[in-house]
Amino acid sequence: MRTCRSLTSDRASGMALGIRGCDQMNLFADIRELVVAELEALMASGVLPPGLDLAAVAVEPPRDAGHGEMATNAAMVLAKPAGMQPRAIADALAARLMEDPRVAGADVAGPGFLNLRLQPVAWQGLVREVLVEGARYGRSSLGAGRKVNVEFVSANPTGPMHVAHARGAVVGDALASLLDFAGYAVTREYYVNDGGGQVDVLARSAYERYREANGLSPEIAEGLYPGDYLIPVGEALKAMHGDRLLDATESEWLAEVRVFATDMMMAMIRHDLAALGVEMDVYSSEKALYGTGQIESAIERLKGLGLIYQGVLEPPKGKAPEDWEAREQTLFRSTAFGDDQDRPVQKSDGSWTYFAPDIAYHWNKVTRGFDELINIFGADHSGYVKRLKAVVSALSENKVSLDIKLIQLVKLLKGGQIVKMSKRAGTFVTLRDLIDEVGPDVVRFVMLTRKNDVALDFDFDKVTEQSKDNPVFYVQYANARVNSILRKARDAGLDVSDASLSAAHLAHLGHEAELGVIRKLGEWPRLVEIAAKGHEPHRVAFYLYELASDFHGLWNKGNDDDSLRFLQGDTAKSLAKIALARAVGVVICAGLGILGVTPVEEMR
RNA sequence: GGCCCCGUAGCUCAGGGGAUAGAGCGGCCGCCUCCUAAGCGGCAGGUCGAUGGUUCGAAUCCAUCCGGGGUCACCA
Repeated sequence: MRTCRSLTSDRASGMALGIRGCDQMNLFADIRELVVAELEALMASGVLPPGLDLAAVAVEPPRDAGHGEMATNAAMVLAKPAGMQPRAIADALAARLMEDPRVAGADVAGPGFLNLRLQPVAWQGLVREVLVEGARYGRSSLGAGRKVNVEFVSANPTGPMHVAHARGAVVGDALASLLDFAGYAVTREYYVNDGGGQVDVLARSAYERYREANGLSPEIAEGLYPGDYLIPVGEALKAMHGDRLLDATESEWLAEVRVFATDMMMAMIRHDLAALGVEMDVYSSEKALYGTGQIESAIERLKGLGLIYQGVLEPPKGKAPEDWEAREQTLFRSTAFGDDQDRPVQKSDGSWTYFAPDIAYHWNKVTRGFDELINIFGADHSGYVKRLKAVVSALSENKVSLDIKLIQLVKLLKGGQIVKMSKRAGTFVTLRDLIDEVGPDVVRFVMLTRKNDVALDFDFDKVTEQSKDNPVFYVQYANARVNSILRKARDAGLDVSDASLSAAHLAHLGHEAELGVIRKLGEWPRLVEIAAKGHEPHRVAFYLYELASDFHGLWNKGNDDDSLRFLQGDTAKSLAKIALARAVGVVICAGLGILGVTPVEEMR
């Protein structure tokens, strides 16, 4: 535990770093700056025409390692605006880049790529940088302290969370951590839908369990929640009220039972989230918006923008419901934002639809000063996306962006069979079941091995398997090997503290296989920024798998070539190689930290 | 019918303007007197759903179509 725990940082530190905007080590960014500087010099000296836009110039790892260590597209991007041959630009740029002490080679290739090789010392220095920076290596000031609100889970407080919620919870939490790492000030938020008719259903269901606790037989009518999880609620109600509520009319007990039951459901949900390692910063209540004027004022504001009107909706196209009837309602003009229909904010009896408090809620988020909003929704909410984006866009006058990530279904497999779920029959797999069976780390990692908009197969047999077929295991194994090296070295009397390792003579890391691993470490800061910009935490999981793969490869090369083993007869060589292993461990720990997965030190 | 997502190797999936499109599984062939072989290396396997378009360049962007999934009035 120790080596990784020392790397764990609290959430606040990321924010501080982001605001300070300190210079993080990012070799790709450094070399891009060099390329841009040289291009500007070429413009100044008249080789290139002045005023070229360099925004599209990129420095990236080439897809094929045979093409060098870094590649820039500068010559191809600038050829047309400069009115020159790509090759001429590339040659001029190459000559200048070769003057930099870090650059060992610059070759023009393909349609005009400039492939760069750096001096080994530049890569070796990166290992030292990782050890010095520790858990901060890869942190970015990309977010510049901008305030981001990530709303996720937001499961109705009417029962336990199930697998679909688990995926949303993991993706939202990892995304929040990723954004924190990238320099944003992040708030994790849960919107509690405690204001609608479903909490009345919950209260009536709980009341039946209360009757049951008092020795009466419950009458769980069609439409009530049959699940066993309400039995303790009934018992708790009895403990509090005895039989006092048995003779009361519904209007007398409903409000009280509703509050009591939703509180208990939320306590259960928080407990389950905690078991998954998710901790929200803010719980916002839908119910609390009623009666405060917030809904009315948000609607007023939209009305002022000409987006609210009284009208009658067209019947739905395709298959019109048989009981369709025209009704005049208060409508939001979401068609002005590309939605295919305007959306009701008030029912025909004048009460609010679900949409109305949600408008107020998003207005509330805007007024709290967030620069960006992110909502994690289940894919069944896809039809809700346009109207909500429309609302945020209108209410914030386009100042605040809203990104909605839709989470696709999770298909559970066990013994090659699909685990059927039915909420009605009460045979759905809860988040709690999942965690009890495979542990939170496996749940989290596996849920992040797919893009959010692709359906995910969760195979109980595979995810508990200890082989490279199981990415969780594979990455953990790499970290365990790193720690195995450190243990052995300590046993041999070496000082393998980060301070000692960062002073190692890293010129011993000259083999192509070693430099390959270092290059992968060099990609980490870049990966973080790409993943953060795209709101794509799954990229971190894939990167860690690749890094682990490179490390396992290097490890095994030691079987054929003694000079590539991490523990050498010579202390100076050992320290250099251990430094590399440790650097790999540092990045794995940082990445797993973002995913919310605990690194293991030893395989058992 | 409208809208959203997906279609890449036998299977599960990455990549989302750039070079000869990648990985794991499955198949075949190799590697432990030596730091964890729970691992590694190699071989075989692809008209990136189709057709047009934009571009110096398209799996990637745009249009249309074909498959698969989701969703669609006073539920939340």
